[in-house]
Amino acid sequence: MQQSVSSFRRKAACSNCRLRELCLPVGLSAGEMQQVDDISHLKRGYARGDYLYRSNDKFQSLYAIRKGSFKTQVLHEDGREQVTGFQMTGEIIGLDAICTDHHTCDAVAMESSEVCELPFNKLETLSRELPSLQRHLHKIMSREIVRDQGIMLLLGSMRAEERLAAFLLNLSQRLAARGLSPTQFQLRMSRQEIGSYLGLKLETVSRAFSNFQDNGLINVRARAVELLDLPALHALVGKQQ
Amino acid sequence: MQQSVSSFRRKAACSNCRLRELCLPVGLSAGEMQQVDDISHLKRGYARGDYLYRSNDKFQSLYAIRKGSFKTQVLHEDGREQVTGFQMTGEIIGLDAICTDHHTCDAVAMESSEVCELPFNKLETLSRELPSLQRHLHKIMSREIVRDQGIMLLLGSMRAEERLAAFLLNLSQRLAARGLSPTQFQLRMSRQEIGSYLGLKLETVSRAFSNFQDNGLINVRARAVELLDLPALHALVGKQQ
DNA sequence: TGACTGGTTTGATATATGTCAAAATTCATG
DNA sequence: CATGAATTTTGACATATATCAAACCAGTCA
Repeated sequence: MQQSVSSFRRKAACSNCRLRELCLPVGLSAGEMQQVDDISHLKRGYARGDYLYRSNDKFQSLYAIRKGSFKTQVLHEDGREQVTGFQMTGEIIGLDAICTDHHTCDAVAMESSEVCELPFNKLETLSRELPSLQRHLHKIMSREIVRDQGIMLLLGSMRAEERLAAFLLNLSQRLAARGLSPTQFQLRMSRQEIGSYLGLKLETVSRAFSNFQDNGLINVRARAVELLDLPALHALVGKQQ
Repeated sequence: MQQSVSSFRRKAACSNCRLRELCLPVGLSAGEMQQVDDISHLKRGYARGDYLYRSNDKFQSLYAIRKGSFKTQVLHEDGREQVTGFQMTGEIIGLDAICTDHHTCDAVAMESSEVCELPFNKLETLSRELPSLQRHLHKIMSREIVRDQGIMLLLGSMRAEERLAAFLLNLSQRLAARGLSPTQFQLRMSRQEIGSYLGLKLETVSRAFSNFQDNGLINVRARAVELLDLPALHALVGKQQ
């Protein structure tokens, strides 16, 4: 019952997607915020394994994640596939597709999720009238670029344990930003998915977890993680091998 | 005479940066194009090794490369450093900085170069009036995101020779787009810089070059490269190891 | 021209991570 | 609670790439 059963989906004109609390907390007045809400649609009922969009789908909208989390993955012709990101509540997904009008990756729900659909044409029109919205949109795109470059650094010059430490700290930070515990959480993704994201094999990820555990940096049992020694993890990431 | 001598720089109000031929060939009327030209400034006299901007510099502008080429590199606190991209004539540089108002990487000239400076505030203002400019700006940013994700795939799941093949084919393609020979060119970067970009050591890059040469895929002598067997190079990139 | 300098190539060896396989654990289901 | 499937952990071994070191080469400057 991964994704077959609950594939129904409700799409409703939505007078309040509560975007303010989610993704656009920047410099918009209440009235302006309302205008953004007015062009957005709530979409619910995504179950684990459901696709938000697929590679090559026509690009229509960005999505603000209201609940749950997704992964994005690119598939190479030859079957090679790689997770390019994990997106959680409060984050924007779909930016890749603007340049070609078609999506360049799959977005898959990792748990029961809801999104706000933001039709991009309307967003562009609106952002011509609202400079602060325009600016915010630019910042979101730029942030994605910077994020990707951080991952390039990670993939290009860090060793396995440094990568995992960076990954865990990044998760921790994003949880903290949402007011959740930054040191104790449940992973939504498998070792295989983590490995794909970090450019490692799942066994290597598992070993790195075990090493951290043995050295008292974390507690880990399957997908339950507790970060015990944040300074040590930070040191790992910042340290030349 | 790497970068000490010719550090003077001329900055002129520029009535025709010829952006049309370079970076903005999309859907703008002559009059609209003129408006973009009016806000841009030509900056010349960058010699090999000169910085266009440095990490943490205040963000002011994007730059359209009119002549020459640059590399961008991020520096980790600990001295670890990685090349995140090579930009050539006709490409836009500086997108990383929008989200924080400060640059997140260094941009260094790889040869004698000129750029058009595009003050970002003015670009934003203008793009509120010109929908096709707005759209184009969005596409440029999105393209950068897609490009980065391609590199993530490369770094995360390709072997050394596949990476180098992908790199050479990418160069080839970009040269072709400018009407230059896609099979015979002069590299502007060292083995070390290529390695940094591809997540490899310079010796590994050198060996991969030699292997390609031995197998008749390319001719290479120092920085002069000739691609002999494009199909074989493509097959390398698309093939599962 | 010759000698310097930095970049490149090549070789020998070390090591981190991948691969393959089996055991252990967790999770879902009846 | 018991069963089975999927995931995770652990082990032994293989391999691609890194590391260290030396020779080679190309471009620059006297």
